[in-house]
Amino acid sequence: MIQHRRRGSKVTQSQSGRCHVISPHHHQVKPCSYKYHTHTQTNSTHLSINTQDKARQHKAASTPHQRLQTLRSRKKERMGRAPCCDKATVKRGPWSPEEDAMLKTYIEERGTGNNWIALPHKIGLKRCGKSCRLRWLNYLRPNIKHGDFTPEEDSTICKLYISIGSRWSIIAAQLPGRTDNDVKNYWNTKLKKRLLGGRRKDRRQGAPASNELDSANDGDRPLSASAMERIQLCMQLQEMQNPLQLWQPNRQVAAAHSDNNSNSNNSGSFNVAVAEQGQSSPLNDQHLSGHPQQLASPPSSANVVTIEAELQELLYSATTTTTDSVVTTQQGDVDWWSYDHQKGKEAPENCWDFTPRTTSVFQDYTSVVYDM
DNA sequence: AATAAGCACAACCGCCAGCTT
DNA sequence: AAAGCTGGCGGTTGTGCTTAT
Repeated sequence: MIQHRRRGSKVTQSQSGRCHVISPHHHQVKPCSYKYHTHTQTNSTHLSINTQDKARQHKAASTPHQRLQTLRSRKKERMGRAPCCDKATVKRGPWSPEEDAMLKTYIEERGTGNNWIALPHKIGLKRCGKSCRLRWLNYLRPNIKHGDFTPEEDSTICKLYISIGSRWSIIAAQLPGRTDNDVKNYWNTKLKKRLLGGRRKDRRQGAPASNELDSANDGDRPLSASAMERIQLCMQLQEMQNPLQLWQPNRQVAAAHSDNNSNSNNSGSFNVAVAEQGQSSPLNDQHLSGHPQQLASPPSSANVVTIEAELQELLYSATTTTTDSVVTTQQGDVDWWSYDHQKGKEAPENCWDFTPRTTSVFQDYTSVVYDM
Protein backbone atom coordinates (compact mmCIF):
# COMPACT_ATOMS: atom_id res chain seq x y z
CA MET A 1 0.00 0.00 0.00
CA ILE A 2 1.48 3.28 -1.02
CA GLN A 3 0.00 6.66 -0.34
CA HIS A 4 1.43 9.96 -1.38
CA ARG A 5 2.30 12.34 1.33
CA ARG A 6 3.70 15.83 1.33
CA ARG A 7 6.21 17.11 -1.16
CA GLY A 8 6.44 13.92 -3.07
CA SER A 9 7.24 11.67 -0.16
CA LYS A 10 5.78 8.24 -0.36
CA VAL A 11 4.60 6.37 2.65
CA THR A 12 4.46 2.64 2.79
CA GLN A 13 3.29 0.24 5.40
CA SER A 14 5.23 -2.94 6.00
CA GLN A 15 3.67 -6.22 6.98
CA SER A 16 4.49 -5.47 10.56
CA GLY A 17 2.35 -2.40 10.33
CA ARG A 18 5.25 -0.03 10.65
CA CYS A 19 5.24 2.90 8.28
CA HIS A 20 8.18 4.00 6.22
CA VAL A 21 8.83 7.19 4.36
CA ILE A 22 10.58 7.18 1.03
CA SER A 23 12.25 10.54 1.04
CA PRO A 24 12.51 12.29 -2.31
CA HIS A 25 15.66 13.95 -1.07
CA HIS A 26 17.64 11.11 0.38
CA HIS A 27 15.96 8.40 -1.66
CA GLN A 28 16.02 6.24 1.39
CA VAL A 29 13.48 4.21 3.23
CA LYS A 30 13.45 5.03 6.87
CA PRO A 31 11.15 4.25 9.78
CA CYS A 32 8.37 6.73 10.23
CA SER A 33 6.88 7.74 13.52
CA TYR A 34 3.57 8.81 12.07
CA LYS A 35 0.59 7.00 13.30
CA TYR A 36 -0.70 5.07 10.35
CA HIS A 37 -4.11 6.67 10.18
CA THR A 38 -2.53 10.05 9.63
CA HIS A 39 -1.03 8.80 6.40
CA THR A 40 -4.19 7.44 4.99
CA GLN A 41 -6.78 9.88 6.11
CA THR A 42 -8.16 11.95 3.32
CA ASN A 43 -10.30 15.02 3.59
CA SER A 44 -10.18 14.73 7.36
CA THR A 45 -11.81 11.36 7.35
CA HIS A 46 -10.00 9.09 9.73
CA LEU A 47 -9.63 5.41 9.06
CA SER A 48 -12.09 3.58 11.21
CA ILE A 49 -10.60 1.95 14.24
CA ASN A 50 -12.44 -1.15 15.25
CA THR A 51 -14.64 -1.04 18.27
CA GLN A 52 -12.61 -3.50 20.31
CA ASP A 53 -9.51 -1.43 19.87
CA LYS A 54 -11.39 1.63 21.05
CA ALA A 55 -12.68 -0.19 24.11
CA ARG A 56 -9.16 -1.41 24.87
CA GLN A 57 -7.84 2.08 24.38
CA HIS A 58 -10.41 3.51 26.74
CA LYS A 59 -9.77 0.88 29.36
CA ALA A 60 -6.05 1.44 29.12
CA ALA A 61 -6.56 5.10 29.91
CA SER A 62 -6.09 4.71 33.61
CA THR A 63 -6.71 8.23 34.85
CA PRO A 64 -9.94 10.20 34.55
CA HIS A 65 -8.04 12.80 32.55
CA GLN A 66 -6.87 10.20 30.05
CA ARG A 67 -10.34 8.72 29.77
CA LEU A 68 -11.73 12.16 29.09
CA GLN A 69 -9.19 12.64 26.34
CA THR A 70 -10.10 9.31 24.81
CA LEU A 71 -13.75 10.24 24.77
CA ARG A 72 -12.96 13.60 23.19
CA SER A 73 -10.85 11.88 20.60
CA ARG A 74 -13.69 9.57 19.65
CA LYS A 75 -16.09 12.48 19.48
CA LYS A 76 -13.74 14.17 17.05
CA GLU A 77 -13.67 11.05 14.92
CA ARG A 78 -17.40 11.06 14.66
CA MET A 79 -17.51 14.73 13.90
CA GLY A 80 -14.74 14.66 11.38
CA ARG A 81 -12.50 17.64 11.08
CA ALA A 82 -12.80 20.31 8.50
CA PRO A 83 -9.53 21.27 6.85
CA CYS A 84 -8.36 24.76 7.65
CA CYS A 85 -7.77 25.41 3.97
CA ASP A 86 -8.00 23.83 0.56
CA LYS A 87 -4.65 22.14 0.28
CA ALA A 88 -5.02 21.67 -3.44
CA THR A 89 -5.00 25.38 -4.14
CA VAL A 90 -2.80 26.59 -1.31
CA LYS A 91 0.85 27.26 -1.92
CA ARG A 92 3.28 25.47 0.34
CA GLY A 93 6.96 25.47 0.99
CA PRO A 94 9.37 28.33 1.56
CA TRP A 95 8.06 31.86 1.50
CA SER A 96 9.25 34.21 -1.21
CA PRO A 97 10.39 37.76 -0.38
CA GLU A 98 7.32 39.07 -2.20
CA GLU A 99 5.00 37.03 -0.02
CA ASP A 100 6.84 38.14 3.07
CA ALA A 101 6.50 41.76 2.05
CA MET A 102 2.79 41.42 1.33
CA LEU A 103 2.07 39.77 4.65
CA LYS A 104 4.25 42.11 6.66
CA THR A 105 2.90 45.24 5.05
CA TYR A 106 -0.70 44.21 5.51
CA ILE A 107 -0.39 43.22 9.14
CA GLU A 108 1.59 46.31 10.04
CA GLU A 109 -1.00 48.53 8.44
CA ARG A 110 -4.23 46.77 9.31
CA GLY A 111 -3.44 44.07 11.83
CA THR A 112 -4.54 40.50 11.67
CA GLY A 113 -8.20 41.21 12.26
CA ASN A 114 -8.19 38.39 14.79
CA ASN A 115 -8.77 35.95 11.98
CA TRP A 116 -5.76 34.24 10.49
CA ILE A 117 -7.86 31.99 8.29
CA ALA A 118 -9.38 34.94 6.43
CA LEU A 119 -6.15 36.91 6.30
CA PRO A 120 -4.54 35.34 3.21
CA HIS A 121 -7.72 35.92 1.21
CA LYS A 122 -7.74 39.58 2.18
CA ILE A 123 -4.11 39.99 1.23
CA GLY A 124 -4.34 37.92 -1.89
CA LEU A 125 -1.89 35.31 -0.75
CA LYS A 126 -2.35 31.73 -1.78
CA ARG A 127 -1.31 30.54 1.61
CA CYS A 128 -2.96 28.74 4.46
CA GLY A 129 -3.95 30.98 7.35
CA LYS A 130 -1.96 28.87 9.72
CA SER A 131 1.05 29.22 7.49
CA CYS A 132 0.65 33.01 7.51
CA ARG A 133 0.41 33.03 11.28
CA LEU A 134 3.51 30.89 11.62
CA ARG A 135 5.47 33.00 9.18
CA TRP A 136 4.52 36.20 10.98
CA LEU A 137 5.20 34.89 14.47
CA ASN A 138 8.44 33.12 13.67
CA TYR A 139 10.01 35.40 11.13
CA LEU A 140 8.29 38.63 10.15
CA ARG A 141 7.17 39.90 13.53
CA PRO A 142 9.15 42.90 14.76
CA ASN A 143 11.91 42.45 17.32
CA ILE A 144 12.53 38.84 16.39
CA LYS A 145 16.04 37.77 17.27
CA HIS A 146 17.80 35.40 14.93
CA GLY A 147 21.22 33.91 15.16
CA ASP A 148 23.35 32.80 18.05
CA PHE A 149 21.86 32.28 21.44
CA THR A 150 23.63 33.96 24.31
CA PRO A 151 25.01 31.95 27.20
CA GLU A 152 22.32 33.37 29.42
CA GLU A 153 19.68 32.20 26.99
CA ASP A 154 21.29 28.75 26.91
CA SER A 155 21.19 28.66 30.65
CA THR A 156 17.56 29.67 30.80
CA ILE A 157 16.51 27.13 28.20
CA CYS A 158 18.28 24.26 29.93
CA LYS A 159 16.95 25.10 33.33
CA LEU A 160 13.42 25.56 32.12
CA TYR A 161 13.49 22.39 30.06
CA ILE A 162 14.51 20.34 33.05
CA SER A 163 11.98 22.20 35.11
CA ILE A 164 8.89 22.14 32.94
CA GLY A 165 9.78 20.00 29.94
CA SER A 166 9.13 20.75 26.31
CA ARG A 167 6.78 23.67 26.80
CA TRP A 168 8.55 25.73 24.24
CA SER A 169 6.12 28.60 24.20
CA ILE A 170 6.58 29.13 27.91
CA ILE A 171 10.33 28.85 27.63
CA ALA A 172 10.40 31.20 24.67
CA ALA A 173 8.31 33.70 26.61
CA GLN A 174 11.23 34.04 29.01
CA LEU A 175 13.56 34.89 26.14
CA PRO A 176 12.62 38.22 24.56
CA GLY A 177 12.73 38.09 20.79
CA ARG A 178 12.98 34.33 20.59
CA THR A 179 10.24 32.17 19.17
CA ASP A 180 9.18 28.81 20.42
CA ASN A 181 10.20 27.29 17.11
CA ASP A 182 13.66 28.77 17.43
CA VAL A 183 14.07 27.55 20.96
CA LYS A 184 12.78 24.12 20.05
CA ASN A 185 15.15 23.80 17.12
CA TYR A 186 18.05 25.09 19.17
CA TRP A 187 17.38 22.59 21.90
CA ASN A 188 16.95 19.67 19.54
CA THR A 189 20.01 20.41 17.45
CA LYS A 190 22.48 21.73 19.98
CA LEU A 191 21.66 21.95 23.64
CA LYS A 192 20.24 18.46 23.97
CA LYS A 193 23.30 16.95 22.38
CA ARG A 194 25.59 18.92 24.61
CA LEU A 195 23.78 17.88 27.73
CA LEU A 196 22.87 14.30 26.94
CA GLY A 197 25.89 13.52 24.85
CA GLY A 198 28.48 14.99 27.13
CA ARG A 199 28.49 12.22 29.69
CA ARG A 200 27.61 9.22 27.61
CA LYS A 201 31.01 7.76 28.19
CA ASP A 202 30.44 7.60 31.92
CA ARG A 203 27.51 5.29 31.41
CA ARG A 204 29.73 2.55 30.11
CA GLN A 205 30.95 1.97 33.63
CA GLY A 206 27.95 0.09 34.90
CA ALA A 207 25.23 2.61 34.47
CA PRO A 208 22.53 1.87 31.91
CA ALA A 209 22.99 3.49 28.56
CA SER A 210 20.28 5.54 27.00
CA ASN A 211 19.21 2.79 24.65
CA GLU A 212 19.03 0.45 27.59
CA LEU A 213 16.76 2.91 29.22
CA ASP A 214 14.58 2.89 26.19
CA SER A 215 14.39 -0.85 26.00
CA ALA A 216 13.70 -1.05 29.70
CA ASN A 217 10.66 1.01 29.10
CA ASP A 218 9.07 -1.10 26.45
CA GLY A 219 6.24 -1.95 28.70
CA ASP A 220 2.63 -0.97 28.45
CA ARG A 221 3.16 2.65 29.41
CA PRO A 222 5.34 4.36 26.90
CA LEU A 223 6.92 7.63 27.88
CA SER A 224 7.37 10.50 25.55
CA ALA A 225 10.82 11.25 24.26
CA SER A 226 10.67 14.46 26.19
CA ALA A 227 9.97 12.65 29.43
CA MET A 228 12.76 10.19 28.74
CA GLU A 229 15.21 12.99 28.15
CA ARG A 230 14.28 14.61 31.39
CA ILE A 231 14.63 11.33 33.20
CA GLN A 232 18.06 10.90 31.69
CA LEU A 233 19.09 14.36 32.79
CA CYS A 234 17.84 13.73 36.29
CA MET A 235 19.58 10.38 36.35
CA GLN A 236 22.80 12.00 35.32
CA LEU A 237 22.45 14.46 38.14
CA GLN A 238 21.71 11.64 40.56
CA GLU A 239 24.61 9.67 39.23
CA MET A 240 26.94 12.52 39.91
CA GLN A 241 25.65 12.94 43.42
CA ASN A 242 25.80 9.27 44.26
CA PRO A 243 26.75 6.88 41.48
CA LEU A 244 25.96 3.80 43.56
CA GLN A 245 22.35 4.80 44.00
CA LEU A 246 21.51 5.15 40.37
CA TRP A 247 17.98 3.94 39.73
CA GLN A 248 17.15 4.21 43.38
CA PRO A 249 13.96 6.03 44.14
CA ASN A 250 14.07 9.66 45.02
CA ARG A 251 12.94 8.92 48.51
CA GLN A 252 11.91 12.37 49.46
CA VAL A 253 9.74 12.89 46.44
CA ALA A 254 8.51 9.34 46.42
CA ALA A 255 7.37 9.72 49.99
CA ALA A 256 5.58 12.91 49.13
CA HIS A 257 3.76 11.05 46.40
CA SER A 258 3.05 7.84 48.16
CA ASP A 259 -0.55 8.81 48.72
CA ASN A 260 -1.14 10.30 45.34
CA ASN A 261 0.25 7.31 43.54
CA SER A 262 -1.63 4.72 45.47
CA ASN A 263 -3.53 3.77 42.36
CA SER A 264 -0.45 3.12 40.31
CA ASN A 265 0.31 -0.39 39.20
CA ASN A 266 3.24 -2.49 40.30
CA SER A 267 4.33 -3.64 36.93
CA GLY A 268 7.77 -2.17 37.17
CA SER A 269 7.01 1.01 35.31
CA PHE A 270 7.65 4.41 36.73
CA ASN A 271 5.94 7.72 36.69
CA VAL A 272 7.26 11.15 35.97
CA ALA A 273 5.92 13.87 38.16
CA VAL A 274 6.55 17.48 37.41
CA ALA A 275 6.48 20.06 40.12
CA GLU A 276 4.83 23.12 38.74
CA GLN A 277 3.62 25.06 41.71
CA GLY A 278 6.12 27.84 42.12
CA GLN A 279 4.57 30.68 44.04
CA SER A 280 6.57 33.50 42.55
CA SER A 281 6.90 32.14 39.08
CA PRO A 282 6.62 34.77 36.38
CA LEU A 283 5.02 32.16 34.22
CA ASN A 284 1.41 32.17 33.57
CA ASP A 285 -0.17 29.79 36.01
CA GLN A 286 -2.79 29.04 33.48
CA HIS A 287 -0.18 27.50 31.29
CA LEU A 288 1.22 25.44 34.06
CA SER A 289 -1.99 23.92 35.22
CA GLY A 290 -2.48 21.60 32.32
CA HIS A 291 -1.68 18.36 34.09
CA PRO A 292 -3.07 18.54 37.58
CA GLN A 293 -2.73 14.83 38.08
CA GLN A 294 1.01 15.16 37.79
CA LEU A 295 1.58 17.92 40.27
CA ALA A 296 4.13 17.37 42.95
CA SER A 297 5.17 19.28 45.99
CA PRO A 298 7.75 22.00 45.47
CA PRO A 299 11.25 21.08 46.55
CA SER A 300 13.05 22.72 49.38
CA SER A 301 15.34 25.62 48.61
CA ALA A 302 18.30 23.47 49.61
CA ASN A 303 17.39 20.96 46.95
CA VAL A 304 17.12 23.71 44.39
CA VAL A 305 20.63 24.88 45.14
CA THR A 306 21.90 21.31 44.97
CA ILE A 307 20.25 20.56 41.66
CA GLU A 308 21.41 23.80 40.13
CA ALA A 309 24.96 23.18 41.25
CA GLU A 310 24.84 19.67 39.89
CA LEU A 311 23.54 20.88 36.60
CA GLN A 312 26.42 23.28 36.40
CA GLU A 313 28.83 20.51 37.24
CA LEU A 314 27.24 18.29 34.64
CA LEU A 315 27.76 20.83 31.95
CA TYR A 316 31.28 21.72 32.90
CA SER A 317 32.38 18.16 33.49
CA ALA A 318 31.07 17.28 30.06
CA THR A 319 33.95 19.25 28.70
CA THR A 320 36.57 18.11 31.14
CA THR A 321 35.92 14.54 32.20
CA THR A 322 35.35 13.00 28.83
CA THR A 323 37.98 12.45 26.26
CA ASP A 324 36.31 11.30 23.09
CA SER A 325 33.18 13.32 23.51
CA VAL A 326 34.59 16.67 24.38
CA VAL A 327 32.14 19.39 23.54
CA THR A 328 33.48 21.58 20.85
CA THR A 329 31.93 24.86 20.01
CA GLN A 330 30.93 25.42 16.48
CA GLN A 331 31.79 28.39 14.45
CA GLY A 332 29.94 31.39 15.76
CA ASP A 333 29.04 29.82 19.08
CA VAL A 334 30.06 31.35 22.33
CA ASP A 335 32.50 29.18 24.14
CA TRP A 336 30.73 29.36 27.44
CA TRP A 337 30.38 25.63 27.84
CA SER A 338 34.02 25.32 28.56
CA TYR A 339 34.06 28.03 31.15
CA ASP A 340 36.46 26.68 33.69
CA HIS A 341 36.59 27.27 37.39
CA GLN A 342 40.27 26.53 37.21
CA LYS A 343 40.75 29.88 35.69
CA GLY A 344 40.11 31.26 39.12
CA LYS A 345 37.54 33.68 37.92
CA GLU A 346 34.09 34.32 39.18
CA ALA A 347 31.36 33.02 36.98
CA PRO A 348 30.10 35.63 34.59
CA GLU A 349 26.50 36.67 34.50
CA ASN A 350 25.90 34.35 31.63
CA CYS A 351 27.20 31.33 33.45
CA TRP A 352 25.26 28.83 35.51
CA ASP A 353 26.39 30.52 38.67
CA PHE A 354 24.49 33.55 37.65
CA THR A 355 20.93 33.57 38.85
CA PRO A 356 18.67 34.88 36.15
CA ARG A 357 15.19 36.21 36.61
CA THR A 358 13.88 32.73 36.07
CA THR A 359 15.27 31.41 39.30
CA SER A 360 11.82 31.04 40.72
CA VAL A 361 10.87 29.00 37.72
CA PHE A 362 13.77 26.70 38.33
CA GLN A 363 12.38 26.01 41.74
CA ASP A 364 9.64 24.09 40.02
CA TYR A 365 12.18 21.53 39.06
CA THR A 366 11.43 18.13 37.76
CA SER A 367 11.23 15.28 40.14
CA VAL A 368 11.29 11.69 39.06
CA VAL A 369 9.25 9.19 40.97
CA TYR A 370 10.12 5.60 40.52
CA ASP A 371 7.21 3.42 41.26
CA MET A 372 8.88 0.05 40.90
C1' DA B 1 36.32 14.32 -6.73
C1' DA B 2 32.42 11.74 -5.45
C1' DT B 3 29.45 10.16 -2.18
C1' DA B 4 27.45 9.48 2.33
C1' DA B 5 26.29 11.21 6.62
C1' DG B 6 25.22 14.81 9.64
C1' DC B 7 23.43 19.35 10.75
C1' DA B 8 20.33 23.36 10.92
C1' DC B 9 16.16 25.37 10.48
C1' DA B 10 11.91 26.68 8.14
C1' DA B 11 7.71 24.75 7.48
C1' DC B 12 4.12 21.46 8.01
C1' DC B 13 1.23 18.35 10.61
C1' DG B 14 -2.38 16.76 13.88
C1' DC B 15 -4.16 17.50 18.37
C1' DC B 16 -6.33 20.15 21.77
C1' DA B 17 -8.78 23.90 24.29
C1' DG B 18 -11.78 27.47 24.09
C1' DC B 19 -15.13 29.96 21.96
C1' DT B 20 -19.20 30.73 19.00
C1' DT B 21 -23.25 29.29 16.64
C1' DA C 1 -25.90 19.94 24.25
C1' DA C 2 -24.01 19.35 19.88
C1' DA C 3 -21.52 20.98 16.07
C1' DG C 4 -18.16 23.73 14.04
C1' DC C 5 -14.32 27.04 13.85
C1' DT C 6 -9.98 29.05 15.18
C1' DG C 7 -5.66 29.84 17.51
C1' DG C 8 -2.02 27.80 19.81
C1' DC C 9 1.04 24.18 20.67
C1' DG C 10 4.60 20.52 20.35
C1' DG C 11 6.33 16.91 17.34
C1' DT C 12 8.20 15.89 13.06
C1' DT C 13 9.77 16.32 8.32
C1' DG C 14 12.03 18.21 4.06
C1' DT C 15 15.81 20.05 2.17
C1' DG C 16 19.89 22.93 1.44
C1' DC C 17 24.29 23.12 3.24
C1' DT C 18 28.48 21.37 5.49
C1' DT C 19 31.57 17.89 6.95
C1' DA C 20 33.51 13.35 6.87
C1' DT C 21 34.99 9.29 4.43
